[in-house]
Amino acid sequence: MTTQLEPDICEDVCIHEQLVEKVKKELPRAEQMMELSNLFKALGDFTRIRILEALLSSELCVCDLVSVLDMNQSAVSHQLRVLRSSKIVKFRKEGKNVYYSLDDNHISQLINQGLNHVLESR
Amino acid sequence: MTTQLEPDICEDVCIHEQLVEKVKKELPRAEQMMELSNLFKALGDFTRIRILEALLSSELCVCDLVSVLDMNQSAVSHQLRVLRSSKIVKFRKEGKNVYYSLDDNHISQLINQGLNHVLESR
DNA sequence: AATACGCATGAATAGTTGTTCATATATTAA
DNA sequence: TTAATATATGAACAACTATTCATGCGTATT
Repeated sequence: MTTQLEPDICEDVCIHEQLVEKVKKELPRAEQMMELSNLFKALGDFTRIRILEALLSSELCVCDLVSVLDMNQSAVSHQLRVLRSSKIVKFRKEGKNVYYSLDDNHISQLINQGLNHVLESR
Repeated sequence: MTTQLEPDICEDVCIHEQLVEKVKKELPRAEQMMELSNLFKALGDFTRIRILEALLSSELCVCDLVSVLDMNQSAVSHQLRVLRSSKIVKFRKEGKNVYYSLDDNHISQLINQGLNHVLESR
């Protein structure tokens, strides 16, 4: 019964309908985009970036990080928690100390590439 | 006058003093780390990631994005503003429409690498 | 000139986030 | 056991952010 000769029935909409459909199909799954935005969100903080840049040099215990960042220990621990829960850093316990390091080198690549962008775009 | 035989005078501190000094020296300048965290912060939002993933497929005008994201136009414009001010997207005007696209391919590399991380780390 | 349309923007608001303070936990030393 | 040290964590608060609503601005159409 319904005639579907032309893809757009209404000519006057601004939307590029078929392009929009194509783009929609090429989008990653919402869940993956959510994870991606959460990853970037975890990287998107000055304190956490400093922690990660420090860990790029070396595995460090919490009090080392406190000293490098010149911040109070509680603040550092809270940010380490964020990084842990996003699986950006890993840690090992040794006596009273906890040593943190980058979880894998995907992360260091991301950070380095981001830094390159920042350095080159000036 | 001052004798500096041992690097750490106090043995009992938890801090690895010389390592901390080395790490401090290797840190990028604070301003650059600030820019880097701001870049990641701009990428760290679900709506903005969806915008960017869409623009990865094609240049799009605002109303296309509104349709792809199924959000109201004002919200999309506000987020585009964030992306513009971080130089993540660029735009061109054509009549009543404004077409947005990714600013350069550093950005698309960053996004793709982030997405790969998300996909592989499961 | 008047209207319609696409987009931008300011204000308001609810939700989120980072830091601090106080305190808890766990490990080691005395 | 007691004390000291390294780290983690909950609560509180200020600062920030994303969305909505209302409206403004510029361009095209009539």
